[in-house]
Amino acid sequence: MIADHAKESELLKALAHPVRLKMVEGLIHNECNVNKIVDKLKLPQSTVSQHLSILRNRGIVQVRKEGLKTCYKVVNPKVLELVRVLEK
Amino acid sequence: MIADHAKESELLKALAHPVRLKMVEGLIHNECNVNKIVDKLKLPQSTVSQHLSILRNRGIVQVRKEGLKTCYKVVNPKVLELVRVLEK
DNA sequence: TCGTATTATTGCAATATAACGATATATGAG
DNA sequence: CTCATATATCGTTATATTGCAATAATACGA
Repeated sequence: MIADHAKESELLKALAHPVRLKMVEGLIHNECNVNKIVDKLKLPQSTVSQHLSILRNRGIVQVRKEGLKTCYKVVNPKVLELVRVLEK
Repeated sequence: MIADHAKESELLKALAHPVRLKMVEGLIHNECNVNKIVDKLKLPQSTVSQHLSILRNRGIVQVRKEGLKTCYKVVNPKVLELVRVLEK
């Protein structure tokens, strides 16, 4: 039984947006900096950055600075599993 | 790769609410009518009914009428898996 | 230091979701 | 048919999320 449904639903809520889900799916397979994501998704930089901040705050993605670039990738093992289930 | 992120995120959005997640978790193990759920969750009947309607519309739960009672249970196999992952 | 590239944050406006009382609908008993 | 029970839907208010331009912060190179 899930103890804290609030916590679990926070995780799901972070994933329950088409843009963020697409981001997460991409960041599972390829680490990526913000501008690349902006180009790929064709969304304003501020919008992309905000979605990334939500994923960061939920512990879904991890950040690595490389000079000016900020590289994101998915680290949360539960998220890896959830996306794998969704992809089926 | 997920083709239709909209569809997948709709499913996640339906689950990404603490009350609905709790409902779904319960309805995986025990089929249950509306009033029982109302008693268990201590929420107004209209609130429970609305959450159930969201779960119904997303194909997450199935309905079975038994006299006056309406019994719900989880049928979506993807949901079963998602919740299993979440519970770990 | 100045300029530039990269990313984060802020500040609304628009839209969506949630909660719940009131009301409607449906079903079975008598 | 009428009544009671069980559930669904409606109407409204409150709250949360989204999108994005504008702006700020950060880090590197010349």
